[in-house]
Amino acid sequence: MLSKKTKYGIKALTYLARQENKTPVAIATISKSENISLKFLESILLTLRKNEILASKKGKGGGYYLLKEPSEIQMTAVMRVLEGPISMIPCVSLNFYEKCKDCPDENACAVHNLMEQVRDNTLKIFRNTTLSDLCKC
Amino acid sequence: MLSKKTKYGIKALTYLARQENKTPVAIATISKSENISLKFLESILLTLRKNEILASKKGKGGGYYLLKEPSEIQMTAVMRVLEGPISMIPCVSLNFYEKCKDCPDENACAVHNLMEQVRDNTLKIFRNTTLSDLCKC
DNA sequence: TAATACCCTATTTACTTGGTAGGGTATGCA
DNA sequence: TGCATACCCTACCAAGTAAATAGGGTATTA
Repeated sequence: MLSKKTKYGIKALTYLARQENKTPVAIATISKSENISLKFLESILLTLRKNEILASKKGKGGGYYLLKEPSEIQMTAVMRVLEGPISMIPCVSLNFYEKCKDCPDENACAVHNLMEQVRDNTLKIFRNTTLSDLCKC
Repeated sequence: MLSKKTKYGIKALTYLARQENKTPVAIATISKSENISLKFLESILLTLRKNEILASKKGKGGGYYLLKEPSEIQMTAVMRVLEGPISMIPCVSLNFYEKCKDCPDENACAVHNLMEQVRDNTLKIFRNTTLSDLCKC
């Protein structure tokens, strides 16, 4: 299940991507427009900044803005920063791999092979979708 | 993230599907073979029985067995019974739909449209995969 | 210098997961 | 009939996570 954190994060990113100019937008502005708890959104944007998807400007007239062009921000990056693994199970994860304790042979595991298929397909979608695609809705 | 419940359930189902004849298999047998906590597995198999994927026989020589042919058991059914929604977000779920509180217009929501794509692809995989496919690993 | 707005840590509440415990009940076989 | 087997059912618990809240600190700019 997608966390609210990721959901709010994506919404905030599309909000920023839709801005004409690249002047910073205050957290409170996004919070009101997208119906997101101010403090919760604050921590999400902070995470995105630490992971170099967003940048910020302090003080009066400050706020957050995109570090790259919307067309250069892939959903794989956003998902991994906010949600963590894209795979449904750690034993098929590319970036968050972990071996199953109960499973002696991954290649003989039905769950492993099924979830590998799901991962491949989901990955393909996230790779082929950028922030600019999401703004077209 | 896939729950252990679903993972164990699929493993148990493939174990049953691999049986030559359709004689009942005791929970303890599957538990040992697949390294699954006995009592936890018991509750999982019970769920599968209540949802008419498995049937059981009580008493000596009893156990669980498949109600249908492996090739007739789609992964969509298994996933919905054990994991719940296949979608990553309730607002795109076919069987567990729920409206987002913060979202005034679903069709204008970037998250909604992205997750709809993911759902379609995952659904396609689960629909085209039966228990007999999983046994081929 | 004062207002703005980001920055950071800590805490709370509610919920879910995974597992445990213990006994009840139906079945088959000697 | 009686006993062992093995499913059936309810309740409980520890640990972790999600989502939100609180409160203050710091940099910037007008």
